[in-house]
Amino acid sequence: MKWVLHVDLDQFIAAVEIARRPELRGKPVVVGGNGDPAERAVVATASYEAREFGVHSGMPLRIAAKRCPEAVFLPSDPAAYLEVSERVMATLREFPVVVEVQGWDEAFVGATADDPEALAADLRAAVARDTGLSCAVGIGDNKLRAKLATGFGKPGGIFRLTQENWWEVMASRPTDALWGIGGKTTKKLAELGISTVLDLAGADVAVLAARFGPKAGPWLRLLGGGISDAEVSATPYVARSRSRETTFQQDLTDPAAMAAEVSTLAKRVAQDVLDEGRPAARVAVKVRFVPFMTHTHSVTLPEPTSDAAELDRAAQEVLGMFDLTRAVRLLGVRAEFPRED
DNA sequence: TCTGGGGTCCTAGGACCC
DNA sequence: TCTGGGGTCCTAGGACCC
Repeated sequence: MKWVLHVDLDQFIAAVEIARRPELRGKPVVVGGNGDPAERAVVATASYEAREFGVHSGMPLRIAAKRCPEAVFLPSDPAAYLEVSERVMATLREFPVVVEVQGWDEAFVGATADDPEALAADLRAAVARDTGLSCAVGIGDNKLRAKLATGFGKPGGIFRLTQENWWEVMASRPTDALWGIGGKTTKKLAELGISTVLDLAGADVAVLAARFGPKAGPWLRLLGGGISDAEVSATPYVARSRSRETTFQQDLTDPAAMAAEVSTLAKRVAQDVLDEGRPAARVAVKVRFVPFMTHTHSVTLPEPTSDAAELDRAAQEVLGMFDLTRAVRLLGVRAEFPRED
């Protein structure tokens, strides 16, 4: 029988840091920014001990420090996390399965198995053996259910969610328990009288389409039923865009300084584009004004290019479309590749 | 002294063409 | 002078995820 398993490493970033500094084990650890809780940055991952204090991913470091002053604050070290992640994925690929990497700390595994719990236990054991890391494994009859199942298995457990127990497990949960529904959509659904997964599964598809659009509406209803036909695919990832952005520790007010920052970002993006090995067709600039208003402008290039000077020139042109008399806290540059389809 | 960085996909309106 | 639809491209923004 065919199964989808979803492997998700427990407190991944914190776990990598603890693995190389064992004295941190059992302590509240918060990773994010450059490790200085006074700076403008957010929590990338908090260890389970830190979560006890109400610290969670996405929270400003300053707030985390207030909630848990005794926490150890560490700088983010993406290269280290990528290296460990690749070892985990290599371990998964040693099994006769299809592995679809879903980020540093998770992957879908497509497999044929008589006993998926036994396979899940084998995956967990292999990851622990090769990397010392713990993970949870969700088992499903599709990707959506496998992904949701992992949440019930955390930390370190195995959980199965299929058509069989979908209603028993999910029916009365709020709609934002579903993968793909966040706070905004939950609120809009509530305005339509839809608050639970069961409500959503039984909702009028015409009403959903009118409110959310011709694609998103029908998709939401399927989500409520736990239905998904996405295949697990090992096809190498092809980027649609590459971007770089910076939040300034001090707001920028001088347009010349903004232009210089955009130039720096554009050069970094140009290097990323060069590394991709195919030219970009479009350049966008993102500006976050004080206090927190974000706007984007963009242009289609006369023709696709990987040339740094050309991408910088385009970025400067786009920056000129903004009213730069207001203070700026973030600048970003994004290059988009031509659509293949 | 609130609110990172790097992505994806969808929607909607206007331009433009036939 | 007024008035159609349909299709595609461009652009800005929304929402979500890791």
